[in-house]
Amino acid sequence: MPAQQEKILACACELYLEAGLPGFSMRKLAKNVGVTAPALYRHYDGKNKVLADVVRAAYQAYQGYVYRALRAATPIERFFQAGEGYLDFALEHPRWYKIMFSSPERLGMQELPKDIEAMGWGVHQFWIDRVRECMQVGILKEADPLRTSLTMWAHAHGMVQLYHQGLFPMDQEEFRSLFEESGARMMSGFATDSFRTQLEELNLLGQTAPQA
Amino acid sequence: MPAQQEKILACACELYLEAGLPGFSMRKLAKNVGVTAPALYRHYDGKNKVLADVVRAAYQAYQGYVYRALRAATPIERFFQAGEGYLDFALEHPRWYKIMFSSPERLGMQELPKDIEAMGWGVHQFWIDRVRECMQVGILKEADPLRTSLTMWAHAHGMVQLYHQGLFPMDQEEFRSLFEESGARMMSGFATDSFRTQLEELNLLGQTAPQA
DNA sequence: GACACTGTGTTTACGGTGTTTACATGCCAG
DNA sequence: CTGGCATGTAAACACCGTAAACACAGTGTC
Repeated sequence: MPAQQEKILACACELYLEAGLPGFSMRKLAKNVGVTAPALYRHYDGKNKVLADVVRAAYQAYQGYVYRALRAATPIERFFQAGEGYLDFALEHPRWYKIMFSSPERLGMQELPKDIEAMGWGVHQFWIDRVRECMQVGILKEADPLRTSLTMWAHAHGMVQLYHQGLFPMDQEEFRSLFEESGARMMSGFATDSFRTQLEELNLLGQTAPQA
Repeated sequence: MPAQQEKILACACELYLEAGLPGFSMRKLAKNVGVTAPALYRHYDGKNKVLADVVRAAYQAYQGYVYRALRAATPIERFFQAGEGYLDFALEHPRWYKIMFSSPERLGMQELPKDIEAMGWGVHQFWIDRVRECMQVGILKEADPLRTSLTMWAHAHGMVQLYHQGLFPMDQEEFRSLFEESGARMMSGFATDSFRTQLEELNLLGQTAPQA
């Protein structure tokens, strides 16, 4: 990747992270780079292509938060550390999280580039692997890891989306514990009996919480 | 609500539904209404206010799909019919679904109007009620209905979002059965033993599905 | 050295956007 | 009839993405 293109991309990421998608324009980007807008077109074939590279950078940032969990020793540690990394990423970089899971329409494209689509599937594949190894060591009940991890991912993604939209009137710390508790509640259906007992001992299932 | 404002809103909904958020402009809206753009400002204080009313209309459409479930006789029927209505709405009107759960930033606002926020909480409250009455008749285990329904809602919302983003390479029918199966899997953790047996008999839990 | 080519920038321009201002028109109450 | 009000218009401003034409510096070749 040529140096000037890299510089443009770096400025583009910075601009997107501080101004969001509606505040992202080629003219502002050009000013940040130190050139005029049409010059950007020497290096990028339009705004969409710049944004596509910002999405790729978002996936890279995501991977930095989640893949470090692979250094843990056991499947269950890898699973929980990855979950923590997922939540950290979603809370510390909401704009990066949002652009990763933006529909093509929102980015002004008809279809996502194939390699970005593949990155989305990669996120899923990672969780399939975590779930599979948890099944192998008897923490989760034997089942289809693909479908089980999909259920878990959808839950986590939905929680984050609803929080980002402002539907939970609470601060980050409260949401964090809500997220963990909700995840544990959901997982109690997939967990083996012995692991479910562990979850209950962590007081994460909230079986005796007050009525709303 | 004055007649002309109503006409503008109707055209705005139509325009949004067929062109999406990026294709929605005050000038196009004005042309559809049969007027020039500045005339819209006599009735609406800017694009944001129009969009806010489109969001309100989206919530109304949502309610039409989900509230009819309240006519069913038993809590369990109300729960499942509401779930079906939720999915129908999400699949038949993806743009309405998307704008309901768009972050304020995407709509060009800093904060959502209070009444729209309240509509979001209303969606949650509806599910709290469904879950509570299922607990009362012994279909779901006794627990905090607020938190239990939140877990369920987040799961449903996450599934829909990931599907809308194109992360599931499948058609609507396949997704529909995936959604139901995933919901049943998640609910198996909240269900009483007798109800879980029912779910298993419906072959919804996919315990013996193939590996990925 | 002269030349052409290539890479990279610029200026200018076109059509689109949200929105404001100033002006016109029609209608209705006093 | 007339003033005021509701409602439209045209013109303008400041942005936006992007295309076309032009400028210039570096490089390789004859």
